Amino acid sequence: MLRHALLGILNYHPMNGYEIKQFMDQSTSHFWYAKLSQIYTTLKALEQDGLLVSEVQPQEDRPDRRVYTITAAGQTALRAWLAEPLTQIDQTKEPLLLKLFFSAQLDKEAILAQLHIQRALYQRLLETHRSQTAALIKEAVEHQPHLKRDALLWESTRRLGELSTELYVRWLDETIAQIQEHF
Amino acid sequence: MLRHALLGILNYHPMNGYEIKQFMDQSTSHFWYAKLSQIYTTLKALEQDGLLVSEVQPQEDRPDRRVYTITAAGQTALRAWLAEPLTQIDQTKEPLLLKLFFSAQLDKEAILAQLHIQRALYQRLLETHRSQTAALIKEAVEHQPHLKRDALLWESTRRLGELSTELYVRWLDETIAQIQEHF
DNA sequence: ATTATCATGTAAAAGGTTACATGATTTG
DNA sequence: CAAATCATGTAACCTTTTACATGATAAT
Repeated sequence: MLRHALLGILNYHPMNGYEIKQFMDQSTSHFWYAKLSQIYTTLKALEQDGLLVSEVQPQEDRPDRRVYTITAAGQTALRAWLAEPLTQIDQTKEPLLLKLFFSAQLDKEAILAQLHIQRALYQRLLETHRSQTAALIKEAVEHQPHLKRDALLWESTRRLGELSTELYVRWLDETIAQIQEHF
Repeated sequence: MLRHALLGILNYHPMNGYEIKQFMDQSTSHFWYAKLSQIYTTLKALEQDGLLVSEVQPQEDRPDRRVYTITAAGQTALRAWLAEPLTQIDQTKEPLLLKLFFSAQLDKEAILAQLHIQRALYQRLLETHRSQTAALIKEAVEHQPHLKRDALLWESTRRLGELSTELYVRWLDETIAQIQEHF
């Protein structure tokens, strides 16, 4: 699936691997992230399949940049993937829930400690969604008004991130209270 | 991570691969699922590592069952994993959000069709969480009262499943309305 | 008659992570 | 002076999925 993410990103404009990583960290990371090493190898594979072409831009005093551009075949592949209906629910994997499910083995204090750590992390993430991510979308559309339709969809993904992080914090509070009382 | 899930499950009582699959489908599938083929290969690997032992139970007219039992080393490994603090947020991957993010390429009707399919799927899942999953937990604790502490944690994972599925449906409605008006 | 259930496995491929390797420039 | 940023890549490994292989019994 990273293949499709890369095609989608490069369909905005040509970029190098490092820039793609930054773009993803700032925009898609709460529903799709990737390591640099995977980005580089996947870009290479997409070029071999003819969905991208690359060009090396020499630089002085730093490594040359390899800039990738989407091809016509790449755009066709992107549109085909977008049009494909999703007839199943995403089967997500959540390590915290898996651990909690089996945690009757642990004592009360150990479980509560785990949950408090998570609460702090999610609280911080919530603030990122509300300020940083929201600001980035606003900024993008101000500089590039033709991205208005895109921005509407970006905002809806950001909104789900905010709402579900908020829910997570509430659920953690509820769960902490439950365990404190009844465990 | 499936390794830990298998240790956690077999810590309740010995089972064969097929039963483990059924157990997971009914309980952990909304935060951790696995295919049978992966379950079989992972069980084998855990046995080679000395965390499980297996015994073949011959059956007439159907394939013999290979029943796995957790070892002392397996229980130690399970507890070590449970005690390990989770200092990071789960980086989940959600294909629907990835697709939606890049969907400005599609026309309005195509996007709305995608979202309506998802709404139907999540609505059905919501009912499963509320009736089936809730009933299974109640039943388990009625038959085995010593699982009361476990059941409290199982219920909290079920509850997050219910709450977040509910939220997803609300968000889909909100997003459908937004796109209908402004796209 | 066909589909679902019970039951176990292997092999190949795809997807993703971790570790290694290099090195200049800028910021704190 | 240390850490972050810019910049690209390879190799080994681990995890997961898909496809193949088999076959009886029970339910619709």
